[in-house]
Amino acid sequence: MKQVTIYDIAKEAKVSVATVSRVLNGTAPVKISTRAKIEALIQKHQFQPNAMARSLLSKETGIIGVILPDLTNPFFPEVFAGAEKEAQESGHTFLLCNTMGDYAKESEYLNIMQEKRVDGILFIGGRINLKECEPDLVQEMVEHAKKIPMVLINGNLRDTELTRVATDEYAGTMLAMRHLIELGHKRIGFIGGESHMTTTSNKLRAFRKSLRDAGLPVREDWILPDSFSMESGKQQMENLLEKKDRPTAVCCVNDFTAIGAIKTAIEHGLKVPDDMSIVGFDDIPLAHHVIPELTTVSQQASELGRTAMKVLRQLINKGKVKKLTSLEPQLAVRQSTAPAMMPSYSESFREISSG
Amino acid sequence: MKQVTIYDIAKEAKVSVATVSRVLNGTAPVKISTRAKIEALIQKHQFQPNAMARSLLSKETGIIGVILPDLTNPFFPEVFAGAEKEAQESGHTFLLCNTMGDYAKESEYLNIMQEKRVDGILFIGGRINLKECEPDLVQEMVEHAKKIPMVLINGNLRDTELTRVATDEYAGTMLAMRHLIELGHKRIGFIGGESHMTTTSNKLRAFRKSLRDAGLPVREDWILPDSFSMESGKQQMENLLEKKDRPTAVCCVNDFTAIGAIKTAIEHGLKVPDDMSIVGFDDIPLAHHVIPELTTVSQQASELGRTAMKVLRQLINKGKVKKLTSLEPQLAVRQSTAPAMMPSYSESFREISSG
DNA sequence: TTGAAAGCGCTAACAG
DNA sequence: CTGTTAGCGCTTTCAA
Repeated sequence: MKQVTIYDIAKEAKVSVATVSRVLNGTAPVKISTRAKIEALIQKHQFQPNAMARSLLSKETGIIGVILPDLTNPFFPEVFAGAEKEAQESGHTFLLCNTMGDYAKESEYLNIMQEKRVDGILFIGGRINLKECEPDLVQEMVEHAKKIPMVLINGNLRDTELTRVATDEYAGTMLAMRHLIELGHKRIGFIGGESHMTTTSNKLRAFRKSLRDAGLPVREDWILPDSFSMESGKQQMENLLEKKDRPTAVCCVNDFTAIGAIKTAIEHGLKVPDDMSIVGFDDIPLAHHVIPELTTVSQQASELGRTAMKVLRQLINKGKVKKLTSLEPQLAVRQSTAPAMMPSYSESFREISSG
Repeated sequence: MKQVTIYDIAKEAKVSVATVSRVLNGTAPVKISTRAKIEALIQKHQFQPNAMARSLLSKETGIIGVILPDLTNPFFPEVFAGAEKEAQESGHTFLLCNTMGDYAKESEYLNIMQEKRVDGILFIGGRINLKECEPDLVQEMVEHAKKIPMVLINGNLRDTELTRVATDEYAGTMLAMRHLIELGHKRIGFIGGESHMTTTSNKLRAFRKSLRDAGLPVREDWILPDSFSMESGKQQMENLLEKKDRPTAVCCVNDFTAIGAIKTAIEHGLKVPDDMSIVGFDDIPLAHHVIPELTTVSQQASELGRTAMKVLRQLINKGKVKKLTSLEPQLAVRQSTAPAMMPSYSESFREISSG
């Protein structure tokens, strides 16, 4: 397993290491015959220059660190793939770290990336989604960002100037709500999302605003935050269905909760979308595969990753970048939403099902 | 962005770099007072030793390279997560490369990993799943494996001694087939999988064998390989349903094709599993979420990744390892399979639906 | 067109 | 307990 070095090549070619280096990098003219000899040797030994040694001089590793919470959540691989596509151009490669939502692990990985001198960091999920993030966790990020270019994806840290790329969740939820309202729904609930996360409050803000704009009442007892899992969507739909008086449509914090909500609604004998319209957020691949297919707000995850990588590269190249690059989400209307039932219908429906 | 070095710390502490190095690594006793002084400085400057420089000496990077075809296929993130969990122990971190099934890109990444001197490589998908792999692609792998410990996951390269960790696909398919046969199915088809890939032929071998073992005929016109996508499952189920004489159950090459097959069967008015039993392979998360939930063979992807990482670590530590570590898959019986209809029933069914 | 030598940041003898 | 020094593999002046 002994690796061959530039010295081995130089010795065998009877030249100095400088000359070998020159043919390796094309950094200065080399006599054609000695070049040939050296290239032959490189080929013969399958010689690959040691990137560590190079980086020690150049101060560049060609590595981008990615910190994300959970690769088995299909949203993240899409973001990652987008970033990777964009990185092809600049020849960057990725050090990928899953934190499983553990802040201590985030810190650990941040340190590792600092030690490995990655060229830049893409940070998504975890602490940057908190409404109130511990001051020392914030401070730590600021310190690292001073040494390594960093961009936050779909998150923020208060009182901080870190560069961000984010989907406009407020606008996205407005899209979803306007769709529901245009379908004639006047009784709309909200399901899922942890209250201490910004994504939840952003979406709830839009939820309330759109209701007010349409002159509809905001029924606080139909707002049921919880978490982001399918289980949570099931549970909260369960709670909603227990109420005598219930909505004809729900807006969910993400696709997982929306799918959970659909399942539970169907189990209780409701027809989706006829008896209950449900809209999600994210547009994960699963949204297409569920029956009925989910109407949802597309984050364009791949585009998000791509843009983040583009911005990070500008940062690395010391170009000037906007503090916030905002991406407009799009509504994908599919099968889980339909016009609200006529009042008389829904009246009799409620009587039957709650009787 | 100027990074501080061990020299900066040493100078400010008025000691030599060796002393700083000692407190960094606890490699020799240091007077308590000078240690304190140095630690304070390290804290103050948020100093992190440069891993490049360290690796240059130690010949270890703490990085494992992972080459896989497509992270947006949910099977791979699970394998990766398993490997990552196992790697926690040894403090390894991952360089992740998506090849999108492009062999040239595989070569490129192999070279990058060689240059970066990763401690080991995990290779999954792509060329190692080919029944006939180009000799130079094989040769290239062998050359790299001579310099860097490498383990192949769920694949193989002919006439090669590379270390492998793999699910026993043959055994898994036997499990699935025995399940169908025990349910009384006598007319069974096979859908999906590219013929030039080993996974397809392994599964087909088991498919044929189990039929012969049970004294059932192998109907070649019900064997419909194609690719691994949901689209492919739809298409081939379509083809199957056009036949006058069709099976009561199908064994699919993977979960995606199985789900596609289910969708098409349902669209054609069949009841799954009553009119048609369908079994998949892999047990991706989606298998739980589809209605009816998919009966499938679980590869235990996470365990696969974990085991591969364990084996790779042994290889790195120059321990002796088995050439092939085989994992036994398990059958997960869910809702997409049911007893075969009684002959009379199925007879009348065929007449009705083909009339 | 080529070689000698300094140095990137760190560790590890080897002397004190 | 601590400092000096020689590399690790490579690039890059500076001379020749």
